[in-house]
Amino acid sequence: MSLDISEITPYNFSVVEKKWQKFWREKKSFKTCIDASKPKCFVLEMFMYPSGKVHIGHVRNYTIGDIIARYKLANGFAVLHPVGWDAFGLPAENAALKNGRHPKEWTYQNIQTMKKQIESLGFSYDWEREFATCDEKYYAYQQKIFLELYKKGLIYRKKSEVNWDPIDQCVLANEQVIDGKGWRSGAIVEKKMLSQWFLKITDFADELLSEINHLDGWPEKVRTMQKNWIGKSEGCLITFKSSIGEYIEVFSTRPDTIFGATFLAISPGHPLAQKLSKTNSTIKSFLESIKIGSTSTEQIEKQEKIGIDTGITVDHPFLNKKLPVFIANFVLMDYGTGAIFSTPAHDERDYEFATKYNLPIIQVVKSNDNFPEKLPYSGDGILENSEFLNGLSVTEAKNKSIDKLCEMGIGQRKVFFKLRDWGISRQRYWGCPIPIIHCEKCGIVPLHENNLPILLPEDVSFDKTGNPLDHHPTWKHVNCPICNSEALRETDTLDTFVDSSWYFLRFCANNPENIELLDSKSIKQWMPVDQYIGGVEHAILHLLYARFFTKALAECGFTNVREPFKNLFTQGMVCNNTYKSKNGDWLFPSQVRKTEDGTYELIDTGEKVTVGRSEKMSKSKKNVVDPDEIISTYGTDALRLFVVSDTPPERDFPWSDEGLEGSWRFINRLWRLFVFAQANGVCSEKCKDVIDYENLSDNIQQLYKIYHVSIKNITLALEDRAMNKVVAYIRELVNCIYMNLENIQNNSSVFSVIIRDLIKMLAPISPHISEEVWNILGFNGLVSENPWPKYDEKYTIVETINLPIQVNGKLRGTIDICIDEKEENIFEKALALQTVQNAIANRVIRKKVFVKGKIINFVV
RNA sequence: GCCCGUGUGGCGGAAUGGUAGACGCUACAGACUUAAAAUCUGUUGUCCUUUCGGGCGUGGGGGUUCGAGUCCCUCCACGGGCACCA
Repeated sequence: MSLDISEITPYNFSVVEKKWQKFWREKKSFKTCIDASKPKCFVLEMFMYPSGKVHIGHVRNYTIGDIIARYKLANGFAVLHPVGWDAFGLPAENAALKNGRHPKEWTYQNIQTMKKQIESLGFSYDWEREFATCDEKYYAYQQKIFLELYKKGLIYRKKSEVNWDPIDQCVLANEQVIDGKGWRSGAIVEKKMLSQWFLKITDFADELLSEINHLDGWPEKVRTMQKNWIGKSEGCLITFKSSIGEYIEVFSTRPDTIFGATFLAISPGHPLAQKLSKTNSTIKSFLESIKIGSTSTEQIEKQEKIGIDTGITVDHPFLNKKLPVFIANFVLMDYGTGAIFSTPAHDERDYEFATKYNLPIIQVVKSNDNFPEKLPYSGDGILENSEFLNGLSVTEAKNKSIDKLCEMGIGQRKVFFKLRDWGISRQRYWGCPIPIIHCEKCGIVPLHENNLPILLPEDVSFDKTGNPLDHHPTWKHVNCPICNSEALRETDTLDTFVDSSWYFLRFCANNPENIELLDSKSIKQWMPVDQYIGGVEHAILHLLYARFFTKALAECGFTNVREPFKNLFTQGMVCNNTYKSKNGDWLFPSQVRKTEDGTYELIDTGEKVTVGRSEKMSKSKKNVVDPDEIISTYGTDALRLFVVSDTPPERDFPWSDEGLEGSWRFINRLWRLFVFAQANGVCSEKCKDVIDYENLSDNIQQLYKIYHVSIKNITLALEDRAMNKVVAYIRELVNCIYMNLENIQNNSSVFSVIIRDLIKMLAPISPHISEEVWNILGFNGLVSENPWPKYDEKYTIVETINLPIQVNGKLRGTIDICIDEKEENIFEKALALQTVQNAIANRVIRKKVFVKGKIINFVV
């Protein structure tokens, strides 16, 4: 039977894709398999904020996750691959303000829309475990967790200076302030004193830091970022006695340089500075002058170093010498003790300050090489001018100086962290209520577990600024559970990052109806997450909080894991070209066309258009594409294939309409191949795994070997998560089959085996077409339920190769040889090449290099 | 300033120290077609050469090696993170 492959009816993706999505949904094909005899694999993509519509970035993120989940399933793992919604948060309230819709309604409506979109992408989720963090059941349990953490002393309330976002009217955590601006609103953050709830993340600073070293399944970049954020520094607290009798405590990581100290500097916020300003008008006006213009963090950083001599001196601990005390603007109050001793010779900031105020600079560390150092010098070296420290290395001197200071009773070893406790209060409605009562008599009263949940009132109004919970007429008025007198509910809600700090534990619950949401047996079965996938923008915020929360919950006995994510994969952003009109407005790519001379113009008017660089797709830059539109034009399979083609998944992905069309063409090329195969007798019954290899024709033998090599390459690439290579190898195999169509169509058993495994390997990426042809060709069950193909190493061994021949390291030709051919024969053949002879040009061969199966090189 | 990361055709990117450019996009050509589209088959780093073949090529410079995109030193460019953290 023969069939012209070009005549085959085009693939009707929209019917096929809908058909299988319906089938998977109705048959619950991807319900989690709770089989203890199988190795488990928890595949999780960072869950979605229901902002309204799915964008291409989501598609890429979830496609990568889905490929891994489906691949693991085919490899015999019990896979947990859940889906959910990070549903509390400000945008819901902003939408409420803007168009008068209730945040709850807005959120659940968005979830519904986006769920439909997600389903149209054919992901292998266990939908039975789906939940949203704004579901009453979820946040009720979160309140229980809050109370447990409170009991454990991991939550406390403190009045402190906080980051206040004037647009969102809300407090932000340090992690949520980026370049002095709110991470969401972009408003310049102000400082404000407020009573706030804090989580004691600093209790875990050491563990959070040291465990990073064991997270070898994480990108190095993210590990470094977390280390820097935690910012551990080891050093010494030193007490100096001042001329007015008071003691000043400073922190230093370089106590070895104490003999080079020439002054002390204290922060303008230091208690001593504050005290002096009350009696000394010069100091007072100095402190006032530096306050001006110091509202934003950015400005502070660029400020010139200035200070004022207090007239006070302190005694040097080892020398009979007085050091002046300055108030200096570059000393921060909220790090260390707010006071430092300054060694200008070995610290850049001290050097700058000392130069400006003509303070002495004494070098006490000499670098190991003999070049004179350019000061300030902060590198390693040998101590000098330092009495008992002379001749020691920096490390030795650090220890010895600290020991000595301790002995004298004025020193103390000390570790400081940059990491601050996590402020979790938010003055907003759409979040998890904090289960606390404020009573005038009894103070802070945590609710009893039996009084949970505290549900959000639905009848709220957003017409006043500030927190709607606070203006609600009745909600906050309660009686104190202890003394029964009138009391007030806490009206702050929890930061949404709390919601996302334990959702993965909730996904573990094998019985989601169970009130005991943190079921330790289920958690033990599934945690940690074997593969977590998400954007690198969460490197610090979410990933650090989630690590901390997991540890805190373990501490409270909820779980047995201390690290939530074993392997982390951070995918790149989807980027697209940007276009701007003459007057600087962004333009949609659809408004622009390329002209013959390679420039771009507006389709409507022909006006010239500036092409910007490729940037992350965003609505504001108008360089977005709509997944729904693409799915209806090219199909989900083509889209899924495209977003993992060409570019390694960890890198930014350049969108191109041509590339997408190429993927669509490939899906059709596959379809034609499958239909052709069916017409030529390919079917389930013809698949025999024992092939009479020796009696195959040369062409078929070659194809059969390529097929084994393909399985090997594709499998290894998938293990490496190099989806772009997976696609390349699949295309290579398909190209080879196409080239051998005439030969292979007469051998339906080999053809069947190759087609069967091609479908299996395609299935994780483009599952719909795979499922369809699997069904058409009569294979058993679903392709996703079938095991991953295996390759036989013996067919991947190369027997004959095209051996490159070099002369002096330059390629001069190749010879076809059998891999086991004798060395002397190979040399003979190589030397017989005219090109090799020309290159040797009668010179003497000084050396012959032969690497079996690799190369020959003649050195002349 | 400090710490990471990345530099390969017109573009996205392949390449255990061993034939640089797999696979794709773009472009061009041929076949099919009345024609176009689609499809199938080629070509596509660059320069010299009718051919055979040869020169130059992985950001720049140096080094190790029979042999370097890959290893070492150094410089440059771009991207990201942190940034008076004592």
